[in-house]
Amino acid sequence: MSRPRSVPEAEALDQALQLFWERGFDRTSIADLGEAIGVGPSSIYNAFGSKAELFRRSLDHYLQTHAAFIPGVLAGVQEHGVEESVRDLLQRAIKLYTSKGLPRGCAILQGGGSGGSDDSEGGLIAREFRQGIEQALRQLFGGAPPTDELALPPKILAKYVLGVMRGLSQLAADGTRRSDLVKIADHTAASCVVLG
Amino acid sequence: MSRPRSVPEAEALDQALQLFWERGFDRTSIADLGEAIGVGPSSIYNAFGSKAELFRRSLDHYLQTHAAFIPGVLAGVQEHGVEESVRDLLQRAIKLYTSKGLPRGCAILQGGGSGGSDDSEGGLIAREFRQGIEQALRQLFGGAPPTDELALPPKILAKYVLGVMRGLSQLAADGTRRSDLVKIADHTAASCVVLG
DNA sequence: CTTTTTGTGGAGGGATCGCTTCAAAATGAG
DNA sequence: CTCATTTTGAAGCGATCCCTCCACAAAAAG
Repeated sequence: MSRPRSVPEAEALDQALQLFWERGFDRTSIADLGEAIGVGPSSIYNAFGSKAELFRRSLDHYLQTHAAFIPGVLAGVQEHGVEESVRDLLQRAIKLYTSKGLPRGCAILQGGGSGGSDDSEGGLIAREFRQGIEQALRQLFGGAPPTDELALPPKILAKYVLGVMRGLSQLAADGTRRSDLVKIADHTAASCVVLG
Repeated sequence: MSRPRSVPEAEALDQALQLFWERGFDRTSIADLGEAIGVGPSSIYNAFGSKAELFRRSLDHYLQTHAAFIPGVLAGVQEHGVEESVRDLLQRAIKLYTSKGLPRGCAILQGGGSGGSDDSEGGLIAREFRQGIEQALRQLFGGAPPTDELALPPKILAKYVLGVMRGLSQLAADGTRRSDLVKIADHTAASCVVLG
């Protein structure tokens, strides 16, 4: 009933995510996004409303594509146990963080702001998604089978593993070899449960 | 033999560090720095040459003041062992990351850029300092007493602990309670050595 | 005093920022 | 076809960015 878009939304989100991922929110301009997507600024604002909203949509797109393995790992905790689930989660994350053709590190953990008390628009949005990951990790440890004895309460373990993921993301961005990251992942996963 | 500076250099670095610490390099402007220090832009450029150089000097100042405990911890590895040294290091870091009157998180680990392949000026400088911390950690594990059996090679453990520090910094910036961070620190320190 | 040297404030240049405006263009409905 | 609706490209708005220039101020040296 009206003029169609020159670029499909999914494709536009792909390009936007790519830029936000490798440069972060602040250092990605509307002009950059427009050039990458192949449209002018007015089209972006007509389709997404604001740069912040496009950032939010891009991170959602990230969760539904590159990070789509998370729900499956959560669902398998009862069956496979905590250590294997954490190891699986971290190894899939590492593979994502070091894939050729994609920016290094995690789009959510690296893409936001940088400051400590970061109350910028991009920083607040990234924090929302970070809390979503923490919530997922809490769910993972909370759903552990009774045979697994956790080394720390689920709330603390969730923060611990989220912190390690943040570290893995930065190490990947700094060029650490994938095999080294995997050793850290295995070590972290093993440290979550008490040896039985 | 010439006109004295209106603000001593140490005091200027204090103010500059404060801003870089809480906002990061990109989101701190020369105008902000000038207002905080109490001088105009020309004085900053006359004294430090560029915004990047002021950032570098500020992080150096950070290492020599707030993070001055690092060399002492390194020197005590032979005496106190790996676990206690790592725990001491992380607990002092946590205290720094959550001190009242100071920005949350680590000035080095949070103050740089955010992107994955961050080739911005601030990102590159922050990376230099990050590698300095990694080097210090490698030195810590490399100097472990022979009675300590490391869970992983020193090179990997250094990256692991650096990653955890990055996580602690972000968790602190996101408002995690100090007592929870300490539990993560104790857990991390204990996981570095094999139970004897 | 004068001279020399260095630091200072104020003004502004050139570039880029997020975002808006607007007329033209592209479709489906009738 | 006409009409209604939505998207698009181009131009530009005010703000902010890093940095520079320049005349003047403040000290030590002679």
